[in-house]
Amino acid sequence: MTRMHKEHNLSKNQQIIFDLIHKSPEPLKAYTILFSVQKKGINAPPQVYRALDKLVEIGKIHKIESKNAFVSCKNSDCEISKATAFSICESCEMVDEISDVKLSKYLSSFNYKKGMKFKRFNLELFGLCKKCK
Amino acid sequence: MTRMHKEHNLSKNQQIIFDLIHKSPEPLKAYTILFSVQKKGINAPPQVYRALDKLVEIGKIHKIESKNAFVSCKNSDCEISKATAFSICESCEMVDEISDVKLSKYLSSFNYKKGMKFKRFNLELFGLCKKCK
DNA sequence: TACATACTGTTATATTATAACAATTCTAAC
DNA sequence: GTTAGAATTGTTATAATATAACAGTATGTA
Ligand SMILES: [Zn+2]
Ligand SMILES: [Zn+2]
Ligand SMILES: [Zn+2]
Ligand SMILES: [Zn+2]
Repeated sequence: MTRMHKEHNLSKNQQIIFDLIHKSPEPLKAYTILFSVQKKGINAPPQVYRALDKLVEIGKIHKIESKNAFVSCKNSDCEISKATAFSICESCEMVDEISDVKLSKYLSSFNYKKGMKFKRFNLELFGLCKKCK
Repeated sequence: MTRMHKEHNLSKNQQIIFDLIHKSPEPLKAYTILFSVQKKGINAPPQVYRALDKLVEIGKIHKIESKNAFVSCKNSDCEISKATAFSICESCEMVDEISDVKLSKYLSSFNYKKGMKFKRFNLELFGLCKKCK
């Protein structure tokens, strides 16, 4: 039987770091994570970065490129990790993952003239949130 | 002694660094720039980063966030870089600024439900270019 | 068992970016 | 032309972000 999706069982370090990111109300930076998990035996940057790389790869988290910070995926894990969009408040730094099917479809089907075939995109929208307006 | 270059109202360091980026076929990283301009008397990172910050601010260059690299603006009307989109080849690293009015209008008018009012966006589309396909 | 793959722990280093402060140059108002 | 504020420059030091390299350990599968 072929399974549609492999269920990713997270390793110990991956689970520790995912849990931390998942319960954080704001994007977390790698070294903030490192300092937070030292009590759990994760002592060095490579341990954090390896877990982060893997979690990004399987779509459990996303990297906010403009902030070098990580958020957990708020959509149905991993499937749309190749099509990410975020709203970012320039005042309070709040980040929210946008799940807008029309937007996602529009960008996924975007065809660029010069022969590019797109496999993935990342969109970051900046402005002021409700509170900060 | 040192006079402002009239052409774009850029200062000496800004002009040197803009020229370098502008004639580069590929995005340039800050320290690549630093090494390239040392013969012109720019010796330290802050000199490079200050020029880069200013050039980004006035829209002469853009930062490719996923690469920590800089390209010159290819849109003549991008005076304030509030709406940027790039196609990026995952194989050869080629980066191309997309100027698609429909896309730009679509994203600029994108209204997110949760009360965000967007002032600016950055879109990075990844795939394989014509050569690399 | 034996082998492959993924994950871990560790030290060191590379890369990217900013803080802080003094000096100079540009601009515009007087 | 003098003057004062803003912008730019030069400089040293350091902070923040990320990876290389290598050795060891678990885990799944044949
Ligand atoms: Zn997601
Ligand atoms: Zn806000
Ligand atoms: Zn542009
Ligand atoms: Zn290519």
